[in-house]
Amino acid sequence: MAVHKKEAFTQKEQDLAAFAKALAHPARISILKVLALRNECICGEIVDILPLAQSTVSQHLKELKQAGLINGTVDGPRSCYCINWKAFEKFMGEFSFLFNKLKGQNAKACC
Amino acid sequence: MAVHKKEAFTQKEQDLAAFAKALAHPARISILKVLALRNECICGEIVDILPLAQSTVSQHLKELKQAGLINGTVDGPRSCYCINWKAFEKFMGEFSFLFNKLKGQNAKACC
DNA sequence: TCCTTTAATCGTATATTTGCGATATAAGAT
DNA sequence: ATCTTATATCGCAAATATACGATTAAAGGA
Repeated sequence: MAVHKKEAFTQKEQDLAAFAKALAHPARISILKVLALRNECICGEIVDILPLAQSTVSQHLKELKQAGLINGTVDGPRSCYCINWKAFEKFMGEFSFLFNKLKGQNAKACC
Repeated sequence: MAVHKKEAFTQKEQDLAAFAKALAHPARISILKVLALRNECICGEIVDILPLAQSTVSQHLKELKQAGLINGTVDGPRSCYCINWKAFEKFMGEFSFLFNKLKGQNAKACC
């Protein structure tokens, strides 16, 4: 039974969850770190660095791209990826807003 | 063919990914919002608010607790939950550190 | 003691994620 | 035209996640 009931939540909740999901795998965290460290965009270097098969890395890149966290352009026979800082900041900002604001209201936790 | 290769990444990458995973569902975002809004800890009120069955909510609470994002104490026949702000800040801080720092180094994206 | 309330856990069905090899695609080089 | 390189995509197997009803457990009240 059970199918996912994501639609039953607000759009903002779904968006934040989708952003978190894109970060919810160490391989994707690792990819973002690599992309951020090199100013120039990387393609298959990531495959050499990560302990995963080429097809798997490609899949993770696809997910990050679909989540809007990275941009990718085809450059001849290779692909160039880089972090979409704008989207990244937007989501980090929303998280901070949501929880810092709430935290400000409540001084302490009760348990 | 392996199955999850999470162990192949650094502990920090795994920790950040685990934190993100705990947030990677709208129901859990929603639960955190409810907990944050009420200073007093809530138990089954969450069940009334969320569009999910009691057992499902209980399961999401368990995941949040295992991730360390919330605390829970048994209070007679009911359970009291609240946000673990300390853990929350720790992870948010690490994310900000990682990506703000990296962003500071690189002025622009290339694609 | 028995009943009610509250919440955790079990069992189960289905959906999604993760990972890899194999194959397809696209463009430059020979 | 053919070969090589770099990536994306397909197909599949295994692991996880999501959801729910049923059951269990724990404590207060009748």
